Amino acid sequence: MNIEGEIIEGIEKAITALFASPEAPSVKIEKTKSDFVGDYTYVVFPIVRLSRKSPEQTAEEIGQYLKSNCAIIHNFNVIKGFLNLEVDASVWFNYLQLNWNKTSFSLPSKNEKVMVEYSSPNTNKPLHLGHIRNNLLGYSLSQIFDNNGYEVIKANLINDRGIHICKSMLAWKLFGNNETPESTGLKGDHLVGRYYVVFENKLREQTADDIENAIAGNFTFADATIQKRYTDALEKLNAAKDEKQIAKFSDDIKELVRNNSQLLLTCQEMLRQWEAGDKETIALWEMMNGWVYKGFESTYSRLGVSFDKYYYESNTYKLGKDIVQEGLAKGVFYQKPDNSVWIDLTNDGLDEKLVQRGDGTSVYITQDIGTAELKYQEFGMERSIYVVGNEQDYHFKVLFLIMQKLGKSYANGMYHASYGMVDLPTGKMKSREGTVVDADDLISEMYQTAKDKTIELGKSDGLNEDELHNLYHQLSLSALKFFILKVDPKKRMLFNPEESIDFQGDTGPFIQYTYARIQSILRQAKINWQDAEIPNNLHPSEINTIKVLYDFPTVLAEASREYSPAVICQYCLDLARAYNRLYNEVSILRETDEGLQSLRLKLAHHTAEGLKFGLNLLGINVVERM
RNA sequence: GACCUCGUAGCUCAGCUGGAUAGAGCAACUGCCUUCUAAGCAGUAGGUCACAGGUUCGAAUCCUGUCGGGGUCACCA
Repeated sequence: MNIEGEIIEGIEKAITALFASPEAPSVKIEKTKSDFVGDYTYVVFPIVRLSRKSPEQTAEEIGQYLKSNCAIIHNFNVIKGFLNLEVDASVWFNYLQLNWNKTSFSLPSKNEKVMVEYSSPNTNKPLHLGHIRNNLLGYSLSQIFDNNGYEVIKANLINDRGIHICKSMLAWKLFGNNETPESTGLKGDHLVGRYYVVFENKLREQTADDIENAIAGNFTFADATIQKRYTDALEKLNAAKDEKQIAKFSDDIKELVRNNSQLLLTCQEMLRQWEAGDKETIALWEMMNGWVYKGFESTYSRLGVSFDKYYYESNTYKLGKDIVQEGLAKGVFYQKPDNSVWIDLTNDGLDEKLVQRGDGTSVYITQDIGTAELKYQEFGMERSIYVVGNEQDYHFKVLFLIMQKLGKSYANGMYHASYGMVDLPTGKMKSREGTVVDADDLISEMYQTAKDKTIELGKSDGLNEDELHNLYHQLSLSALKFFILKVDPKKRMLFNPEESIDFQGDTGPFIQYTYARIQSILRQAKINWQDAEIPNNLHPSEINTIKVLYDFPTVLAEASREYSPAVICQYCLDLARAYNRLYNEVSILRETDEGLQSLRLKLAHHTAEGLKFGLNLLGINVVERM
């Protein structure tokens, strides 16, 4: 049994024995705050009505009972209603003796499969900082679940079709002069992204006058239904009272003009040709997507993320339709006169939601319904995690509810690991406005910063070129990954491109440094510490470090329960800080007592393995020297 | 307009399943390298936990309201 469990049991016995309580209150203990003496604290206020004594008296009596009856409790003190318990130092010593050589903190197998879907890029532009957060979260969560004893399948659903890809394709066809990654020296995803921007710019140029006229009321659409929508919007615009409304209806009109411009109509025609399997269009699509995949692979590889299974929307987008039929038969869905299919979720506090268009084609959610089924049929996993931004909270709420209503056995295992956007000081990143931080650029900049810092600190001496490259690479990724993963995924976070990401303080390099410094000591150790008998007298900073290490499995479980790599980040910082204090307070190699030195080396080794394991959960590698 | 979310030190973030005097890092200032890697350690300073009520022995944490930021309410994905 673990320490907490033993103490809780002791307290429960104490309450029964001392206060003859018929009801057994659920006992919770917490770690003692560092300002007070003790390891664990029990707050007695909730049980004073059972003891019918003052909080101090109650705590005192329980403390006495534990001291005499609970072997691991060495001492206690009472402050107001707080009973602070001191665990006998031998408990920590024994833990170290048993565990100093373990390299894994993984939890036992749970015999459950978990699929983690993440990344899920569009193939019309390169990855940016927002995708980096997604990729790092997805990869880290996979690692966390893996080490919590789950069998993990990392999946990537590639959004390889749709109007946005046609935009890049059309712009390339019209204005591309047959440019290729080879001819331009550009990464494929960047080249394709460039044409997406070209498309948007051309569209803006070509529609600017029409939009202006349309908003002024001087415009006519050829199509009668569009014209009707235009006049309606115009009417609303002219009746609008506040600025917000004016902006909204102006935007509506702007969208109407854009969507009916020559360029966009051509683009939509291209999408139809794609869906009809037009050879030339498909060939262009395959060629450009090929460029993009090559670019993505390079970015994924630099970032150190990987996948076990790729799904392509071009293969799955029709899949949901069978289930739509199934849902219609079950009466979960209903059909409107125009043949479109809907689900009514108003009883669940949501809206009516379209699941299939009147013309029988699928929408976004149709595809997700189908893909969910496909994934389950293929892998039969108990849990399916979607790492997707919080702007899609509503979408997933609806999706999961639909799967439940369809009676899918796997519906309860579906979870949306929702995360916040990455903001710039100027606000949200917007591709259309060019205010994005490009993933490849950022990784390169980080590499350069790592190099500069290393040289500045004079730490590049004695390493050859390969070692230096590896060092800069691992350092820069560690700084970047830790910077992103240490903040609670659910919260939006801020990135300031003007300030380089820190390498000091609460950072990845700080933890890598702690690891490297331990390795240096272990390399220099001259005595046979591994087999040595070690003494049982521990320094407070040693006890503290052991206590942190002891907590690792609890923290690991919490990280999966909360779907939060940030929990691991905080833990790694705690562990590194605890050891660094020890490092400054006691000597290791200069300790003349061999037993004591062996003890410290074992503890240092255990700490290093803990740090390595923790960083690994974050997708960060350690370096042996830095 | 409806719904969801966030608001903690100058800045970036922890803490939020109610517990003691609200914690780190960065930036500022002070110490510690003839001794294990100073990307480190120790310390000083910096807070009406957005605001107002409520529940409680006890609220940054739970509830209600207000203000402020963001998001979603597409036959886009």
